[in-house]
Amino acid sequence: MRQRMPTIHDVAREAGVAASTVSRAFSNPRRVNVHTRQHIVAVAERLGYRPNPLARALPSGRTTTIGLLLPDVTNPFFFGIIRGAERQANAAGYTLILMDTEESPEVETHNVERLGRAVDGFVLASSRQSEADIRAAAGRNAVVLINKQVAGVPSVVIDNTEGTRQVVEHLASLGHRSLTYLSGPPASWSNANRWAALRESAGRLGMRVTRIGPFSPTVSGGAAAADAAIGRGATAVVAFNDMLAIGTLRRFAERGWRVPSDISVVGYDDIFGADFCSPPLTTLASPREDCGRTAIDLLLRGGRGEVVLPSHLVVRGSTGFVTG
Amino acid sequence: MRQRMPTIHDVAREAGVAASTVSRAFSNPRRVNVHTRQHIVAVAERLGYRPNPLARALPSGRTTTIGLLLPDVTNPFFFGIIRGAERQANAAGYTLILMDTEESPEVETHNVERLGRAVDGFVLASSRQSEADIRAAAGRNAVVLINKQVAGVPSVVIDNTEGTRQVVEHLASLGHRSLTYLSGPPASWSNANRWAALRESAGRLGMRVTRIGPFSPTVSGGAAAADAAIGRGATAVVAFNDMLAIGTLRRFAERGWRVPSDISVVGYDDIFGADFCSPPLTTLASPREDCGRTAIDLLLRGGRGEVVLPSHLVVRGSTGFVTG
DNA sequence: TTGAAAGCGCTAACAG
DNA sequence: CTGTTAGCGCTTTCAA
Repeated sequence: MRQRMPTIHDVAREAGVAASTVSRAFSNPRRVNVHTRQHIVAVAERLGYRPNPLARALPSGRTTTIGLLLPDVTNPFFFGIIRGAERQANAAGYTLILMDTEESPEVETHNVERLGRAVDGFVLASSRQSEADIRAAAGRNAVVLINKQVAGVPSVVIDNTEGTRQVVEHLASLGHRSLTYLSGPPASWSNANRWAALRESAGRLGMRVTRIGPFSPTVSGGAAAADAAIGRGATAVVAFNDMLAIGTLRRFAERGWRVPSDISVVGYDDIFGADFCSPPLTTLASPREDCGRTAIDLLLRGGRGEVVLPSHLVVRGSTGFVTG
Repeated sequence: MRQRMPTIHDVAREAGVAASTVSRAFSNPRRVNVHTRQHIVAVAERLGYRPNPLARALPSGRTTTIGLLLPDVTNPFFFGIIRGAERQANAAGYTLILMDTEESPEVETHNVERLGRAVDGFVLASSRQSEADIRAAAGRNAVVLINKQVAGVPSVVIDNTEGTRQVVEHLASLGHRSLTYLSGPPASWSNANRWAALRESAGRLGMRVTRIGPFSPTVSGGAAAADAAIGRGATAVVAFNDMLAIGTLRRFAERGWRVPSDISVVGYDDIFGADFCSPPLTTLASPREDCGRTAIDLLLRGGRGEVVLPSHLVVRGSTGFVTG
């Protein structure tokens, strides 16, 4: 029942001009006489003409579309990134295609290959692909990485080094002498990065650090992590991210451990929920909307650098003085 | 520096066949001799050929792409819907374009018009458009609505009527005789629907109901709602959604009101966080992943009905007996 | 400033 | 089963 959509040719005929002129009137208005243009626009409006984005992209090669790939759309961590990217893309007249790779490197690689010609570029957030695959993708398309660095590929990451130092000093100032890191996905660049930063900062302050895991970076993963942490003797745990940290909070409560009097808990990211869980979570907050915005910006400007965005510690109720 | 991508013509020449045969080998493999096909595929592989989705869509009119529009990507309510839609779309070989309309009817209408030819159909979740605009969109594209009903347009909604009855009966069984509804966005179909269901159920049980608001359906909106609710005399509040409910929880605590002994709080949706806020929230849980899945399914099958998905009450710590 | 014409990469009849 | 031939709707030289 759907009627055929009018094309530039319909508009051209009706307006008494050539199709190419109609084309110009929309894609390059300044190369058309003001009056002709107004006339064309009026006719187009009357006919209900809408440019076909696909037909427009085919000869020009410009799709005005950007692909944003991430490992898990339901992870609150990515909300800010999505929103920042969305806003920046829209502001520049681009459409954002969002794709959930469900933590699978294969799915990610496959989609990057499949969509390569359908987008002007990709933003890969927390990419699970190998460096080789990322380089290959960057050879075919414009690519910007978020929270991962690969030599030669532009990226924007959230600072872990300095932020983690703040975390460790905060714990030290509360009297903690040892801490346990609850690690996240092995393929995660942030996970490796945070652990390295933790070792270094703790080492410098003479604190003992151990690592357990990996755990699924989810609330339910936190239960396993808490169980594993109990009996490790540490007075503080630093979780790979807030999801994991919130999960440990619940499990500690279930098992009768008091946070922070029995054990302190720190997370990363300051996601939705970190401020209203019980107790509210001490965490390293990251400027995620900025992150998404900057990535799109870099992509559209053809930037080449490695941007590092600062994070900052938010102290809430889950950390406290060592007692006993 | 980016090299020209090989096309079917390159593959055809290299394989010694016609371009149309290469085309068939990929889009309609069974209409090509097995050996020719294998040969073509091998050559294509060697050349690194990838079909161009745009070029493919132009003559056929099929884009294998679906647009999912929603008012706020950062609202946890939509996570499940996104994931369900994503999965179902991918399973059917479709790409999902996700678009955040930021609560603006204009942005929504504009994007529907702009992307009309670039997708095979739209899923409009919690659409903020007028019925007229939705009908217009449905005249041009395949459209499925989520959480909104418009005569003649297929939709999938989450049941409020029966679910709300459960909420009211739960409160009644705890001794509550009056409740206050904290309303959400005026343009929201669910908001109207929930309020209507609440009045009816409460009326039947002889409970007093009042409505205040509208409030922004966010955690910060909950603070305003809590302040407004205090002094209303109701022993229970039912919030438009969990975000709002969680916000009231915090505000009540700040003002020294105990939940549930001073006041009971109920939300809608059972979003991420509803189980670990303090106290954990009693809420009407909705099958959101199902919802997203069903909507895509309906769209792809060209279904015409109005699907209603059941919700169910989850009782947690935020509701209790009336005291005093 | 405008028109004519040649594609963009692919699909889809229509022959053979 | 395969090749030939038209386009899909638009952009983009190249002339006029």
